[in-house]
Amino acid sequence: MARQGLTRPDIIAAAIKMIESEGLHNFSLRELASRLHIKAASLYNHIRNMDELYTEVGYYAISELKKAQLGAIAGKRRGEAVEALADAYHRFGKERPEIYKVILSLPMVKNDAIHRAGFDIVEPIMAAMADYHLTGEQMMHLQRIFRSILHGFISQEEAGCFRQYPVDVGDSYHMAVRGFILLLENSEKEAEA
Amino acid sequence: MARQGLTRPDIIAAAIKMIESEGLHNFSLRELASRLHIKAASLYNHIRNMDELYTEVGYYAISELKKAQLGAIAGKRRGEAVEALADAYHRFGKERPEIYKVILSLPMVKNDAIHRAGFDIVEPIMAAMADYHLTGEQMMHLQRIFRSILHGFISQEEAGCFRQYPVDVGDSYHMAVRGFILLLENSEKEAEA
DNA sequence: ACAATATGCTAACACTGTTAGTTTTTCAAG
DNA sequence: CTTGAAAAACTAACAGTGTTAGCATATTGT
Repeated sequence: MARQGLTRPDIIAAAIKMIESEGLHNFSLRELASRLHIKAASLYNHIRNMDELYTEVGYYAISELKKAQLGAIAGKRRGEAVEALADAYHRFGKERPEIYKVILSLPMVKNDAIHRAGFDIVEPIMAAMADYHLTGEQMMHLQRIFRSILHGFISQEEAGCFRQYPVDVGDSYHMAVRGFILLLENSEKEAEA
Repeated sequence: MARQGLTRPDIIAAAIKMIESEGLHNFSLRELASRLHIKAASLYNHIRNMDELYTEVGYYAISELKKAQLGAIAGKRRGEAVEALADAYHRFGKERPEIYKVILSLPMVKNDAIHRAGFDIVEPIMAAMADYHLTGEQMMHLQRIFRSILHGFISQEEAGCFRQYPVDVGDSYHMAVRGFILLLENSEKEAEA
């Protein structure tokens, strides 16, 4: 068969495309190979296994999310920056739900590189909080809390857990973010006291 | 083969046991059948398919979680009740992580009964907030926010996302809960104004 | 006692990820 | 140029998955 010279990045790009269009649930190596006009076994010339491929897709997803967040907070400070970051995060989760899910399934595989990638998630959050006068310890806690709110909200919204009541989901989200800003201001006072 | 007269509840109970001991990831119908001294195909005399079995396990998990939460807030009021509920939720997620995961994967399957079960999750939260003077609309928003914090925190902790910094994860959790209580008190003031 | 129902079986299908071993193409070095 | 190594693809197979169809047998109700 006339070979087409596929490379590792080609496979990763195709995997991303397939996951986004067909859903993470319907992803399979055989179908991916078929789309590349290749047999499934041939994929193993470029990737070690499926987990590694997922991990690679996850790196892409994290970098995309980071880019969106940093772009959103550019030139903004304090509450404005925090709200912009939250909005960007929310938009990413809603517009690219399948890719977002890959990030979540990522840390299952214990890996050093993933640990490093974790900082790419934290970095924009730290940047958004930078203009608050907080201790290092406070920032570590608050960063976890903010991530919990963002991720918890989006994953439950995505799963359809918020359809029970007739109040707007976007309003709930903004109320949550404003609540976090309240906590930021409160922590600031505690730090100064 | 001498039949043993298995019933649907038997299968569900065995599935719960297997998921808790072997992990949701390692669950399979063939292994489940083997533990019941039965062939996999025979399971289909009692359940329609695997999704239905997961759903049934999910109902059990939700009722267990609800029981733990209601027990925790019994006789407590306001902030004390909210903290007790959060602790119970956290304990459930840490002590029974596999069963907890089933709850999360539940709403993927669109189903009326699941929609009803959703209220079993909301009920204890509403009860814990009952002594705050809030409008109905506020409670709907705040219940979503509280669930986001609880779920977001536990799922990220479970996934190992909180190992990046040397501050105690339990401290972060309590800070998050106290932050939510702050938002509750703030909302109360807004409602009275 | 007989019919109906419930419980179980075997065999098979269509998938999945993955490995081993083999062929073919490409490309670089002598 | 040719030769040899590396890269990219193949076929065939294995062990596993959920699921269905069709058949056998045991229990239960009439």
